[in-house]
Amino acid sequence: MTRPPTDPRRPLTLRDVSEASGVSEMTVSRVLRNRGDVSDSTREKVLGAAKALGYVPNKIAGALASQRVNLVGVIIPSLSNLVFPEVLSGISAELEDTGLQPVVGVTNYSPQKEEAVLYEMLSWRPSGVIIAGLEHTDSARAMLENAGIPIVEIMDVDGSGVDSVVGISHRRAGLHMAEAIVAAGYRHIGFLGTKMPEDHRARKRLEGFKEGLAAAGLQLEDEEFYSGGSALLKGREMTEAILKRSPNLDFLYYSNDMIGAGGLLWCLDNGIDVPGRVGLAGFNGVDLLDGLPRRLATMDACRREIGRKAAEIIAGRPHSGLIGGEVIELEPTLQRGDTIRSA
Amino acid sequence: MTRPPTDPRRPLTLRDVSEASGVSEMTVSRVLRNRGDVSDSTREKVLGAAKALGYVPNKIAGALASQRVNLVGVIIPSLSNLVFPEVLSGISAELEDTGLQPVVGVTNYSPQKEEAVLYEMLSWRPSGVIIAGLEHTDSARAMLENAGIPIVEIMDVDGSGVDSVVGISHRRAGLHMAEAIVAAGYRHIGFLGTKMPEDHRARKRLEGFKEGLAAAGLQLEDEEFYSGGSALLKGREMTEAILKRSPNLDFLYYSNDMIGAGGLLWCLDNGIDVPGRVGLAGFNGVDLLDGLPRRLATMDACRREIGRKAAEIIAGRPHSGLIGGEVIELEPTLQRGDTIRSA
DNA sequence: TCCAGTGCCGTTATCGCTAACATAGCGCTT
DNA sequence: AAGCGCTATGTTAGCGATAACGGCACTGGA
Repeated sequence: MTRPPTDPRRPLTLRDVSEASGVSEMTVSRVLRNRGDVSDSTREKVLGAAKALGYVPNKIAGALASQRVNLVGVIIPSLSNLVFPEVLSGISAELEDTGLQPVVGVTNYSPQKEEAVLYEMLSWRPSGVIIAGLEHTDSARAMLENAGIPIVEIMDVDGSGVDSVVGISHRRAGLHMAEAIVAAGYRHIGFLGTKMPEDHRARKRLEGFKEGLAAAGLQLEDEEFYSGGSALLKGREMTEAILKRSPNLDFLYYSNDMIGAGGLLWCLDNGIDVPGRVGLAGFNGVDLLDGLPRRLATMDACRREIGRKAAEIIAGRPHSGLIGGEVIELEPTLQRGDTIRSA
Repeated sequence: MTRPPTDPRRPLTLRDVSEASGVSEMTVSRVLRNRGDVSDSTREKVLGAAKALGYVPNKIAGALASQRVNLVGVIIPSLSNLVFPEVLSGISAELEDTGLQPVVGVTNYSPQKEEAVLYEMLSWRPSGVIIAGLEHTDSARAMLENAGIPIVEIMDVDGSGVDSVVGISHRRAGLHMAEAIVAAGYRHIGFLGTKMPEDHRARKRLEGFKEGLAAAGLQLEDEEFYSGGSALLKGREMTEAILKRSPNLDFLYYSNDMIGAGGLLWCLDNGIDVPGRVGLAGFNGVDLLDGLPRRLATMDACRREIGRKAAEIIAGRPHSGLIGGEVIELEPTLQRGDTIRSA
């Protein structure tokens, strides 16, 4: 639109708006931030000028001067996992009217990448950081400790956090699933999961699961792992493989719902009686499952809720007078679906 | 770790590192940015001090001073669509070694939200913006035009962009699908889609599709729309509804693969011969489809490729001497799958 | 009448860093 | 020995905004 007469391609600053509206830069700043007393008439003048010029404030300068940044760093392992977009959506919803804004970083389950992403984020001096998991490199942990801002580690409570923690106990989730399965009378149990040493939550679930089996005098009779590719397809392939190899298995526990769904489809395609001949269960409670021919047993991970609580802690910290260190453990609920026979 | 003796909770600055290592702030800055000549001995001293203190540079101050920001704004409608995380992953991959970093904003298909997100992003003075779609509010379009940075509008080429454009023609994608269906001998065609007036790409596909039917003297015989909920489940429900209402339909065109997959599962569950009695097709080419009992016909949207090309334009602009305005149209390919009978 | 209180707006001094220029020391040439 | 071109470092002056304070014109109660 209209541009100051000096240099048509110089980026606009407060000064341009100030000159265009005949008041000081300070007053323009006050109007644009809705802070301090300004008369209605000057407010209108300033807003008019700003709009006419197409002025967009420079938050870099603003942040430097005010030592305040309205960003919250969110560090997660992946966006294609479906779980994390849901957590994000909980965070966004909770942050909506706080003036805070989430900024996402993705680590691909690599601790080194996580460290790099965290460093990058902290260099923008955000108001807080939400980060998935309790396991970090020493260096990353040190950065979190010294950042001087609220930190919330999410998803997992099995371990000790730097500051606040919001999540579920994956160990107990696995344990409870094992108990339910045993109670339903299944005795020959196999596990199917991802080949990801850095997915600590999946590992803890499996550990808890084995513990639950052990308590009933049982143990896993077979396992199958995959990495990469279409999870649904992998679920099919792995299910076929494990049942061929160990035909006497009567229950398959999957580390996530996607491969579980693949397994379910394979069983149905091959005329296997579910849950009579074989029972199935996954983990997460993704709403994809609602459309399947049969509802897979699963355990929801309270994803949106985790996001909300974490954001609430970040947003509330300055007001609440809390120094931090809250640990919020949510309770995942077992959804039996149609793939575990009634006890 | 060790902290300067003055005030233990004052955030660290270049000055702290400079004092700790006995050189000027400027030299520290040079070391930390790998810019300019610094002797190996001082470099080591500085890096050692920085590490010992746990210093994290302040990019806010750096960006203000250098007038350079290594961020690229990416504005997309949703993260739960699965399409967009894939585009993002293409962008991230391409930006990987450029020093540039994507920052994501989500609009939920709301033009007003888009405008707000864009304003917020521009206020951080990013090096470029990648934004989904060609349709924006007047105000948003004006901001894009005046931002003075490379802008890439992605996903769609049916219309005119502000600067560069990378995408496919959804109109032609719909048209080609119609041609393929007609060629395969289907004559009674229904459409199932989302109730989203702001999803311009879905709208354009439908328009192109109708155009393709019209060219063969046909028209849509029935339509069904949904919003919200589990797409797979909605696909089932809508398919049941439309086939009950219009039993003589012999082809169902879905606006996305998820509801198409739901429809496919419903047909199989109900013993409907696919593709004999009814043919099905979706849109997108999500890898979920690989695990279905039958492969749904679809058309891939070149998602990763779009992300890569867009990022390439942003990253390359300063070097390439290009002023902008490239339009890159990619060609979606038809994947016939198992749900269209051979012509 | 006087002065504290309030509404409105301007002035000044940073915020933490980097661009641009200045400077010091060195080896080498002439 | 003076002068040149390097390299390695320091000095100065902002970048564009905001915090903190100051000042002026009114108001209203003592």
